[in-house]
Amino acid sequence: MINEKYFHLPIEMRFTQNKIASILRQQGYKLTPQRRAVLSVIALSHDHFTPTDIHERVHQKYPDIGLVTVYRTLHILAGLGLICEVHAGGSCQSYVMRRPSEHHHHLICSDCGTVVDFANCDISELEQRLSHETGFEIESHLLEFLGLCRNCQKEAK
Amino acid sequence: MINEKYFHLPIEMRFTQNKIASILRQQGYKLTPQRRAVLSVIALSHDHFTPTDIHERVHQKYPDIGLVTVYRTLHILAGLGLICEVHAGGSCQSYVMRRPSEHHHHLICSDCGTVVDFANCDISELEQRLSHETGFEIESHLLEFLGLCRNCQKEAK
DNA sequence: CTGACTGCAAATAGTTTGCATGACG
DNA sequence: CGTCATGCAAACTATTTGCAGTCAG
Repeated sequence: MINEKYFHLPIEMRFTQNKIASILRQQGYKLTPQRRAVLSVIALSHDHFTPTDIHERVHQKYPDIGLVTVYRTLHILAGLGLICEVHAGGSCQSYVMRRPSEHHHHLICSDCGTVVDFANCDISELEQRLSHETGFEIESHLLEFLGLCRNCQKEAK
Repeated sequence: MINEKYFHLPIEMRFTQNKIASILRQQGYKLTPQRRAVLSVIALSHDHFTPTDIHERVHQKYPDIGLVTVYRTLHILAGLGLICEVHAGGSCQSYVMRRPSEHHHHLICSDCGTVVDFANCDISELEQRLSHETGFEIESHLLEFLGLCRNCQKEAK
């Protein structure tokens, strides 16, 4: 089930391509070859990507796919909460695969783009303090870390 | 003048229009009426704004200003660290005035857009834990809270 | 079969650049 | 006065929409 170890996610802790496919079908969406192609690229990647990124990668295996279809597929997936946005990495229109857990955040390599999730951010104390001090009724938060992953540290040396 | 009703930040904790003006001049930028107009709008606002927002507001007082000039002015200000980006509020090209403190984050009203800064986010413990567990060399982080400010809570009822 | 999906083209939105004119310091 | 800034127009990039043909279920 949902992880106790929050990092170095084993594959089974992410949505598989098949899992996503069945969710799509459940929701009444059709499973076209184009959508399959997009899914396979997304499900296998560990970094974040823009619509154009996806399109380029898919295009290699499936030359006829249109960028528009990629946009539409990403909208559907985002709407179902199967992928989510990344901000800190530069472009604000990047997405990553979402882990099947509820609340989580991202740790992003500023060099290679790899994204690692983590769950127990534990900032409720801060949240309460802020709420008390400002009178805000806090609904949600956005937390991302930016840094160099182990590999990119090595290469930098 | 700036209203204190809604916010808890004392005025002296924000850059004043004059302060920004003198920084600009120090850096070798010229102080044109257009830039003054943009500055006055930004310095008086407590919410976040897109380039278009600024342009519309400035346009009322200074009808001849072009959108392009607003873009260029915002780039300069962002480059000097006098304004900074906001993400959680929707658009990713929104800016807010920056407080003259080093490290800080934002608390954003999802209804009216008001932005309140806070400084002591104190997540170094989390950062260390993440760094240890993932091997990342963490460089920076992005933290924003989204919620309803006191006024918008009242109006909602 | 039939409604949903695709791809194209065109529309829309957001942002940047080139260049002649104008104005700050 | 020289240089930098402005405003216009146009170029670019990113994203959305309309529509006719196509295909998954």
